[in-house]
Amino acid sequence: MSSKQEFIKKLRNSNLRPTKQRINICDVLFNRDKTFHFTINDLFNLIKDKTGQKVSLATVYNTVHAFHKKGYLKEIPINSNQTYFDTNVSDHHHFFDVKEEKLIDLKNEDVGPIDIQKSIPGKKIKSVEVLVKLED
Amino acid sequence: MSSKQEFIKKLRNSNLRPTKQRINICDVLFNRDKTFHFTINDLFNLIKDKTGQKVSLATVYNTVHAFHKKGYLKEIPINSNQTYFDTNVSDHHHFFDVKEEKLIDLKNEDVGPIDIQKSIPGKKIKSVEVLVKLED
DNA sequence: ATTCTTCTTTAGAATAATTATAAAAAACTC
DNA sequence: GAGTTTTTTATAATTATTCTAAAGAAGAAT
Ligand SMILES: [Mn+2]
Ligand SMILES: [Mn+2]
Ligand SMILES: [Zn+2]
Ligand SMILES: [Zn+2]
Repeated sequence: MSSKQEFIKKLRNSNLRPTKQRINICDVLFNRDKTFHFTINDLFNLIKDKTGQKVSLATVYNTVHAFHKKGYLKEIPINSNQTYFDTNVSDHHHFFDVKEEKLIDLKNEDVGPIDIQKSIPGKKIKSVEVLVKLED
Repeated sequence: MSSKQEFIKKLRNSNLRPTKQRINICDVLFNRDKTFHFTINDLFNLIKDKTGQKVSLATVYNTVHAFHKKGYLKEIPINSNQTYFDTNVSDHHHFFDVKEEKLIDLKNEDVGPIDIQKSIPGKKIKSVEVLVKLED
């Protein structure tokens, strides 16, 4: 089955109508081998470049948020004025190349288990994420 | 020597003229026992509350950036629309209480050494920071 | 297929955080 | 004090993001 059909199925299963805009966005986001880290603006421009079709900026925002809510995208906190998203939704760590402003995935085995020795009463740990900043 | 005199000295040493606005900001930021995590807006409001004197928002931004540049404040990357700053400029980790939107310092001993097993050619590690998100 | 309903897209307006501007005020130098 | 440089401030500009409301597309019912 073509990936387009997969996307349509996935969208339908998520109660999201498979519009051509959403399918194009899926194509840019998920038709790739490696994890993709991006800002909304990156994505907005890539859609034009890769599919030749314009999708309005509002729709890019809407779709990214819809996918985020469904758990198909992850938000990454970075010292930056723009929000980064990640197609790798698993719990994982990152390098951040400060000069290039680029995120690189770290495998969990590249970092090893992290043991948090402190706890706050009434709170439990939701996630543990390491950010390793890189310089030249 | 009063802390005010200390602040004046510190500002002079940093080639920053010790204006009453900057001294008030120092007072709010550095006259406290524990690490202080804040947004610009937090700080803006606290200055009014604690010192009874208004400092313009532009000056708060300017001063925070000046202090950041001098290394007296640290910027903390958080999933939020506002930038967080930290009076603890050492390399350290955080809890982030997602509900309260509050940062809590972790001592390095509470996390233990983190061993990064991967490297990127031509790049070296600048910092390693753990962010532990907390939920109820 | 036609109609009806609901969801989606879109351009543009609105909001909110941050940065830039430029004139007045304050701080230093001599 | 006169002259110079830095700082403050109100306000405008910028930027990322969200909101709005109308037009369009998709799905359901007939
Ligand atoms: Mn989101
Ligand atoms: Mn800064
Ligand atoms: Zn990632
Ligand atoms: Zn801290």
